[in-house]
Amino acid sequence: MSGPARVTHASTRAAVLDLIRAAGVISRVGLAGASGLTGGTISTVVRGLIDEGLVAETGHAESTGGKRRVMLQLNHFARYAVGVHLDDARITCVLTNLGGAVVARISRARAGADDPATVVAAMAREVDAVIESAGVDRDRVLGLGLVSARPSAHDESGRLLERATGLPVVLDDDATAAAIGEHWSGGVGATATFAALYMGTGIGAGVVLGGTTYRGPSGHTGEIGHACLDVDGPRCRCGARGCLEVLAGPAAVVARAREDRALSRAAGLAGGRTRAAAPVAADFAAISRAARQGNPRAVALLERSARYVAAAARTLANLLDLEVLVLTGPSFAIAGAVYLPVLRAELDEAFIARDAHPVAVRLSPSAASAPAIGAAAIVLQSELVPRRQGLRLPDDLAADEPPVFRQAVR
Amino acid sequence: MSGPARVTHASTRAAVLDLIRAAGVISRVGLAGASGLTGGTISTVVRGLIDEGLVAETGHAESTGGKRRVMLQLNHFARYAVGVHLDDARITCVLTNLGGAVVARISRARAGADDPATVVAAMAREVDAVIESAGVDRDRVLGLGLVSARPSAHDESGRLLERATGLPVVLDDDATAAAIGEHWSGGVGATATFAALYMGTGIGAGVVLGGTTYRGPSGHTGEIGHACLDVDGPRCRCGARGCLEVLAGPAAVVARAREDRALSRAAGLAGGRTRAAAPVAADFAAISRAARQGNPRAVALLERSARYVAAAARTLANLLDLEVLVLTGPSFAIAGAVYLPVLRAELDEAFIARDAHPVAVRLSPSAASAPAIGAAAIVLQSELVPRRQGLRLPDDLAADEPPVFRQAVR
DNA sequence: CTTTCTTTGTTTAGCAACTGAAGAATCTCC
DNA sequence: GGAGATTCTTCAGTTGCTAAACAAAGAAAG
Repeated sequence: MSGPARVTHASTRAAVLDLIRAAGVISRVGLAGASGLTGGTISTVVRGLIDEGLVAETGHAESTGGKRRVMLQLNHFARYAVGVHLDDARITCVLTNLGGAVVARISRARAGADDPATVVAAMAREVDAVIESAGVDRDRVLGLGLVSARPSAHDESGRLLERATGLPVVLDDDATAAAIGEHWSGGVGATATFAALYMGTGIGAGVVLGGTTYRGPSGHTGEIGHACLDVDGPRCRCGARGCLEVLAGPAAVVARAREDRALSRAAGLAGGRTRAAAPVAADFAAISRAARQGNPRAVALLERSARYVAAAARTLANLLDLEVLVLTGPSFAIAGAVYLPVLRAELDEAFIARDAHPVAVRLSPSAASAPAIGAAAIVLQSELVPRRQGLRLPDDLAADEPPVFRQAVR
Repeated sequence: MSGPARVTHASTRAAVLDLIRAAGVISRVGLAGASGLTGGTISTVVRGLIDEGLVAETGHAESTGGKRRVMLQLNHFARYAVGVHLDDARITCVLTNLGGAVVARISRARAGADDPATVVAAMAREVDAVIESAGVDRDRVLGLGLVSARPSAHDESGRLLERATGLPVVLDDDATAAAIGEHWSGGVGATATFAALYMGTGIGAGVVLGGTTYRGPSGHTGEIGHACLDVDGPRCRCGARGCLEVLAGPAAVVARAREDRALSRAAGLAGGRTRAAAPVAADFAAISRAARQGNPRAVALLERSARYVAAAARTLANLLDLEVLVLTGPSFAIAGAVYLPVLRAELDEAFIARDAHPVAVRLSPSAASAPAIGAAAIVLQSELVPRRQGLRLPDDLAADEPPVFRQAVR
């Protein structure tokens, strides 16, 4: 009945590399068992990886009655990748090694101007600084991942940054990047079905299904910020009513807090006069601080938000049969301690398939820089995992054929 | 920038067959273009399919300046499949040809007893009847798909039915089956990302992402009936509050209608005395009839339900970046006319990625028998599309390896 | 210490599926 | 009735895998 399950993969080399990364340390026999490939194939593939310097042998395991297994692991410092997270308010830049571990990190508030040239110049400076500070040979840097809330809006920045740094640039969504970062750095299993719930100024989710990142036909996946939690709720900028973001996003929490005089004073909020992005983040941090220090109004506000987020998370888990949910992003980095138990309770008690398996809810160990780390991980994936082979779909078919195909993206 | 997108597939033969099915009529050159394979490969694969009798040549296309293309299409009557939908109240059984078109159909109310032996005997009778009534050679029937709301509960029935009919049986979820049915019978594109919203007694969704059915790690995907639409709503049997099913499912609609004396009389409802399943379906039908005849209270009830369903559908579309949403299942077969415009409006006005692409909302042309048709389509897929090749994941790894893998299901 | 058995890892031949290029067949247009 | 265009087939060659034999390294038993 439950024979060996199978998972398609881009290429054997990439699959084996991925297994080694996910396992940390593993033997050839372990790889054969885990991949379903024969020992012979593993032998050849591993030799290639060792020749390329990507993998190294690291001692022996205890004998299980015969010859001892030679253990393998990633040669973590063979290659590097840069990840840049372009937030509303900050530029965060990391350099990671092959294992996705952060080697160097810079985070700086964004200077005033918003035109691509200025932003790109700032980013390029940080990138150079981060590579230099780690003393890494530039030839060993595979590329640069640039992630933001609306990647399509930064197409030009990407091109400019490519020229400015001399590194190949890939663009992606910050929530998706965060999910890939969690996946790559091994917190979740290689074939897990999971989501990274990302809370910055807005709320989004990166989705990985059975080990494969799901981006959707137009790259607009995981818009959990616009999950409906009240059909009669307040109107949202998306046109609908009762969206999670409007009911319980950081901006909503801050707005409510500002209406509360006592809390505003106690937490030292910036008040409603100043501009949008930066103050929201700052005030949300202030509220979280107040909550940590036991201010009951702050706690109540955050717990109210958490209830909504938990309901949306449950909806997501029920729709996708999630195994793992990781909380990440700047806002969870600050207030995760409040949200975590509420989400855990909700999913323990009300996940519909809980008899089949639980949903493990975890706080990302590096929630604040998760998108940047993920951006680097995307580079590692896209450079080390060769293009996914398969069957091409045409952008357009000959006119006499019925138009049955839609364009698949990325 | 946007080069030819690629899609992985189980096997070339299956991929080509799938392309032919999706296209209806297509030439070898068309297949080469659509699949990315070379003409040579297509030539050999097609010859094999023709030899097997699955595909036939059907005349020529107009010349485009050289030799005319020989057009190919499925040999629809080369093979058949049986689909059985085991509902709370009914057994629906269809025989479809290779194209997923219904050749014969029987639907009968379930007799009283619920023990597997009795149910299987009843199903086997219907299966025999449906095959015989169509005068189809039993050797040409590939197998039988048995779908229900909780397939795992019918494991034994499956085995018994296999013995009783002599046909290989596959089990699946009714909502997933409905989605596959829509996909196979060509209503949506071959690589579409879409969901089939299934409303019977409960509400579920079958999900197809980029042409591939998504079932989730434990087969519990698309539980949209337990999407939260009111964090303070009434308690649901799943343990949570404000689930779509409790707020707006057929049972909820019927319960509200029964509280309304005037409506109960006007629609001739069965009343609250009788048992659960059958009366709910009957009363929901009665309410829908009343609505069609202009009863304002009935209309209001259904429109209220539709608002909730629409909000859940929007949530689903926003999470998965859906391109198409198909309404299907017995309840939409009856009341789809009320729900359709409400869902259309919601997704036209509030789908977050509507600037990138719309979400097409459609009513299934065969909503009542969609699960049964889908059940047959699953057989067609699983028999014609050989086992998906790839890398095996172990059920268990050696004890000394870190437990990074989870079992992938189906 | 020697023998036997187990387990790990490598090598080899062979198979299946695909590509690329050459060529045959069929049609249009001049 | 060529010349060129297009479709389809054929075939040699490449790739990536498996199966099976083999070599190497250790454990267990005498």
